Amino acid sequence: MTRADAVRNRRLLMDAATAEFAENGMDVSITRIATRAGVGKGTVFRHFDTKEQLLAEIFSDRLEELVAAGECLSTADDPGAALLEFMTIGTEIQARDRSFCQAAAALSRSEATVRASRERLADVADTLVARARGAGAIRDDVTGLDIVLLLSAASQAVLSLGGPGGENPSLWQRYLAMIFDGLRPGPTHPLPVPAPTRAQFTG
Amino acid sequence: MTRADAVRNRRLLMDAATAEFAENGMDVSITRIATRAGVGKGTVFRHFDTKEQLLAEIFSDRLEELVAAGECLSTADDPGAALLEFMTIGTEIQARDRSFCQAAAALSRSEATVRASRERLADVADTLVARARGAGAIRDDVTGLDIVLLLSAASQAVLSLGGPGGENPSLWQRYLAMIFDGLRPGPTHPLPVPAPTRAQFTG
DNA sequence: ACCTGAACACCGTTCAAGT
DNA sequence: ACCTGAACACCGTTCAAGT
Repeated sequence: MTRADAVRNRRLLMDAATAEFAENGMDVSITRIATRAGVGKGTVFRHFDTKEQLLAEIFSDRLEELVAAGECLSTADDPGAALLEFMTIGTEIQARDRSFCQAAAALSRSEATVRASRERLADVADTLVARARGAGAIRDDVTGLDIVLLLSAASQAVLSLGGPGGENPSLWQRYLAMIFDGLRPGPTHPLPVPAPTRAQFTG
Repeated sequence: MTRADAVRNRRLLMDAATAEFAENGMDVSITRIATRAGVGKGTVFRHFDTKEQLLAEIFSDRLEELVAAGECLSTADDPGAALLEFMTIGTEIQARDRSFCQAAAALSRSEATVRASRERLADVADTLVARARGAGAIRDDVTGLDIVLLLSAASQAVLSLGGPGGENPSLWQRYLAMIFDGLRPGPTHPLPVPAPTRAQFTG
């Protein structure tokens, strides 16, 4: 049987790692995480095969947060506003978490739990896009996967300023607004390259 | 006097580091770079105070590439097309270089040489934006700094797919096109947050 | 069953010894 | 004046020894 202190330590480690990764990015040391959790650093590797897997677990949690929000928005009154809200939540999560973008680029296909969350994220994005398109709120050459990939864009733009968005923590809203204006219907230019396929995304 | 082998080694190191950073990101080991250059790893630290400074030197070179391209485009016939071309070149540089985005986020203010290049980049972006606005090619609430920050956006979107854009190496063009459509004049929404100041960018 | 810290192979960086 | 590799303090990861 799994012991009581084991489940407690696992939770302490998840909490400590979540906070440290968010504050300092994915390069924080395991020792630092273990110390913050109040356990020996050997304990980290009893609960997680590798540092990458620990990061994946947390990254997956964040993705599920976004999936849950997206599912709520799937039945909202205004499909266009719902899609914007979905992108807002997704971008805000990244703006608050230094490790999110790094994890998105570094983990991509590796861990199974991440793959599953990404699949669900793509599903809910497809739903939101379909509804928004039906309402005429967005151009019709944009796909759900496009939306998922664009989630990183606005928060990344801000990183060039320095820190975790140290000063100007809400600047991402400006670039999200610009990007969303590019998704609107109207006199758009044809896109030069076809949308990525689901297979490319899932890996 | 600086010896002949010293200037030769410095060039070999810059070339090796440029290639390795582009291919494998900024986490490649100094040993690997030194080996590729054909020198002992102690030599790296004779030419560059730190790994970060070596990265900064290369990053700065890339920025100057873009500045030079921007200066050419400052006198182009079609100011709107010139701005798009500037963003295309900037995004392509990043799509080809795994370390560029990482360096942009990690170095930001630290190194003096980077600061100078960023300043010149902001200058040329201001010029291009002013001309494009004069020609009515873009909305009038977009600044030169906005353009600089948005350069990272399109290439970052693609990173969620995995690798250095392993498969689908031209997908960034799709997202750059969308983003550029968001910069066009017309029925845009007001931006929720003011543009960043030059001081914030320069650090 | 689980925790722990010493031990290992790496990393970036320093520096005494060479030419 | 510069090059070099051994030496140092770290890192992620493993594992024998404890409870």
